[in-house]
Amino acid sequence: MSKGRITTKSTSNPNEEEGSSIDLRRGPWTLEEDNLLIHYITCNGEGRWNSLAKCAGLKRTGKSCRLRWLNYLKPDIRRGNLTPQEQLLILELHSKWGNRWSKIARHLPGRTDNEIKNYWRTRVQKQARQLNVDSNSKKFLEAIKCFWMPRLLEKMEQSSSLSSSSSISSISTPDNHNSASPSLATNKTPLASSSPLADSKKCSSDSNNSACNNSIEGDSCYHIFSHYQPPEMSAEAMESPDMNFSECQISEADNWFNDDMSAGAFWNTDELWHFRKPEVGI
DNA sequence: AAAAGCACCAACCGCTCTTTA
DNA sequence: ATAAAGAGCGGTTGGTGCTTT
Repeated sequence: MSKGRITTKSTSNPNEEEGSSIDLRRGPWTLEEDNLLIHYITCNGEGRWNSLAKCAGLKRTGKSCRLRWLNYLKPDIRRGNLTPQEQLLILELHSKWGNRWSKIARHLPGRTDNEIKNYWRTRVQKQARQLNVDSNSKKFLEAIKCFWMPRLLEKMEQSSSLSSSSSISSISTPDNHNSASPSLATNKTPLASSSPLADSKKCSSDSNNSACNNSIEGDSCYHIFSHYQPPEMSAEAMESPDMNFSECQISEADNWFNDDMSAGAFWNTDELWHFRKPEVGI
């Protein structure tokens, strides 16, 4: 997505990483900058972001380079809608760990903390708002467990039985629940294989290794749901005066879920890497 | 057809923790 | 032991494009 926030920043604050008075670029990255970064990391590896930025000839902070690499350019990044498995996992892990996005992201190979955070804020919190409950409340947690998780599982089962004839098989079917698992994250998906770095990633062994490491963890994580039982409303929940959902809320939750599902917004994966439109560079 | 509103998500910020010299 | 630099994290912002009015 092309953004318009293109500015330069003159850093004189000693706390700024660069600490120099050179003009630093901010805002959306240009194709040229991406290529510079990719090329540099491909040849020299990642790390030492501040000096990397300088050596690569980028007028960016090290932080900005790191973020761009980790959230967008890294070869094993997966893009597109989250699969039901991934959504389920996010809901589950968030209920365990709260807003520990990077921790959660480690269990979703190819997904970034930023992406998960955005998902939570735009999709999940929105639904909490619509239900008029706090997204961190027990009540909302119950809603997730009692309504949405079972439906996600249902959806997973459905697509599993359809997977043989499904055209979205490679990414989003549970059968292929490697979709979120790492075997997938190794650049074999259409998504990744057409990522900007796909062709030049060969010598980026570090990131590949990390993908492999993730995969083990990720895979095991997916097994969490193989024995998942939709929970009954807990006794505590039933007793709590503000824990019971009104029929209206329940039907709203249902409608929301069904709408989103039918619209495909919730789990269809657009398999095509949408290449960035040409950026307006400086 | 135009304006307003909304959703999405890339990128930034400030802070903390870890590593290095 | 300590200060500085590097790395990572979570929260927030704001531009773009789509949808609704």
